[in-house]
Amino acid sequence: MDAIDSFDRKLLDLLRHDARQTGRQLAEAVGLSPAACLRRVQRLREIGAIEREVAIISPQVAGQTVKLLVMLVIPPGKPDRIDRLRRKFAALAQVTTIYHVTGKADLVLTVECASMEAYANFTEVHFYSEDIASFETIVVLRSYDAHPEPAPKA
Amino acid sequence: MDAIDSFDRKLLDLLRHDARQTGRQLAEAVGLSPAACLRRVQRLREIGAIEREVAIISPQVAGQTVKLLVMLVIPPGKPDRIDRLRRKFAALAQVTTIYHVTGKADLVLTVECASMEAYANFTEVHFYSEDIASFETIVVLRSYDAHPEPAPKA
DNA sequence: AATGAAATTAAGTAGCT
DNA sequence: AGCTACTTAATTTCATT
Repeated sequence: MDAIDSFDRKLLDLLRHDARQTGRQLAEAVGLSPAACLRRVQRLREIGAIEREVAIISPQVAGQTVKLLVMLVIPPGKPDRIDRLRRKFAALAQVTTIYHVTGKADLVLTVECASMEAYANFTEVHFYSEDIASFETIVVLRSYDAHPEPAPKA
Repeated sequence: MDAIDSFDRKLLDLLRHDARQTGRQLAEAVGLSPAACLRRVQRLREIGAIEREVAIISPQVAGQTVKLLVMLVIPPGKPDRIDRLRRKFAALAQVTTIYHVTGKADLVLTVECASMEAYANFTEVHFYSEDIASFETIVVLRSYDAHPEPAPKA
């Protein structure tokens, strides 16, 4: 019912880079009719292979010019402590991604703020609490999205 | 010429979550006519406020089930060394993001592989070279996208 | 079962007030 | 900006393999 064939893979790979392509463009690229392509795309959305389609907003316009990686150490406690924190951080506008990780840190956040001062405020409000044992900030000078080609499966 | 007003901000915020909304839906949400909304969206694309629109593919389907953060230390050398490495990594299918950062590490990569063994291979091929002084791998147990609401600007 | 071609419906675009 | 007409794309139907 939810098998993915090579046409589907091709479509996913195209839409991953540009979700605004028309049925005709997709048809051209994969070698099927426009109708068949769009039928497949719809199915891929239904079965969750395509989770969602989003617009990438320029960080400048979004007013978030400073990006940081924050490694958080959470003090030992109830097992759901990390999940509670995760939910708390997910609700903050400045937090763009949350990684639950192994190693010295427990959570790694990517944070975007309007300025370093805004980030300083952010840390004071959110990291100086009983829930956070320690944190380390890594300033991102530049970030790049990688755009993988058809994927030479490792 | 490229001023962003509050209607534009609202549109960006809507499309950031779901880029497949129709003019009518946008109109309903922001309080303008469908045509006006789409005109604005088109302009936002032209001025680069909307960088692009992409489909988010389920990691399972993409066949990349293991996610890692890699902190790379680059030996001192020509100033363009980091940029050369950045470009090299950007071309790899397993690398999804590249951060050029301050601190102990110089580059932080997010890497996605089909398995841990695949990642082991990946490190052998790409990190055991003269260009990499050392690296540290952080295994991501779970990752979450944060979905900021209208943004309580910090 | 899924495709392609044609017909229908809906969306996006352009012109005018 | 809004409204309306025009154009293009998406969706559905249907005959075909």
